[in-house]
Amino acid sequence: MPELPEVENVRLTLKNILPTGSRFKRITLNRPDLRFPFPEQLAEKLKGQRLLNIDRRAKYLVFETEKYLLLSHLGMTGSWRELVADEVHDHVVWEFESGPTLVFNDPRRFGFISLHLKSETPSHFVDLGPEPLSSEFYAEYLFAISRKKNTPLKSFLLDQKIVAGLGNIYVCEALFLAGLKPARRAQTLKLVESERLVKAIQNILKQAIRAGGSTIRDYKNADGKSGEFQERFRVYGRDGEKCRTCRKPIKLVRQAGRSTYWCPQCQK
DNA sequence: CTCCTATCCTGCGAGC
DNA sequence: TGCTCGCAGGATAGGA
Repeated sequence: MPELPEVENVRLTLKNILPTGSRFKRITLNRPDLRFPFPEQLAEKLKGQRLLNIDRRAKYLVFETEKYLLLSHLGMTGSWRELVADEVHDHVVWEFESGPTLVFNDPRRFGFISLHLKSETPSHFVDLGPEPLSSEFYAEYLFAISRKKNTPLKSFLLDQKIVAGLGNIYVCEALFLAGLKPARRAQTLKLVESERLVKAIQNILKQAIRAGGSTIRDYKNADGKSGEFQERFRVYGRDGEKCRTCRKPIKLVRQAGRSTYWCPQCQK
């Protein structure tokens, strides 16, 4: 479900809901696992810990307590919300000594939770590429790393080791904005195109964050609100419809098992 | 190495 | 209407 802009909105809304310093009182796990088994003794370890901050790296939410970093990946359909009433697929419930109760709901269970001591780098972060909105992500970096990659630009940008946080929607949208064909081999990228691509990625992500993310079907942030960026899609989900720039039809192709939407007229 | 395919799981819309 | 099929915002282990 969620790519960087959606996870960022979940983070921001969770921070609004939960007072800083909230202390975990009771952790309830309604099944033994999600994508992976829950960490050993998760409930016992979290109990009594203060929640100091909620951060984000790539598509991971990072809950920082006094002792731990708890990573929450939302997979395709994971969501956090304030508990009002029980719902199907509520798998994790967090009660605090004061304040609201949080619930993690995930129908497909592709999401997961992992727990790490703060002194250690979470294994999930070791191979991640730079944050696309940071100073670590720039044209020369992308250009250099693309030199030996024969893979299509679409797969190249979906690879979290290249740049972290992009998913199917924002890769399609960024390639359109950059005027680059998704099937182009990464190693054919020119430096000026790499510059355009970096700017397009950053532009799209910033716009999407500001719009509250994109809701295709069921994404909601922790306030229960849907995103609005889907109304501004140029290509994603628009196959057969007219390109908003050139009026020619948007095409749908399948690349590495994923749908790619693009405009053959505008993207070269 | 490098790249692609299949797989995990549930829900929903298209098409018959 | 009801059924089956294919596909969905992700990540990754395996195979070619």
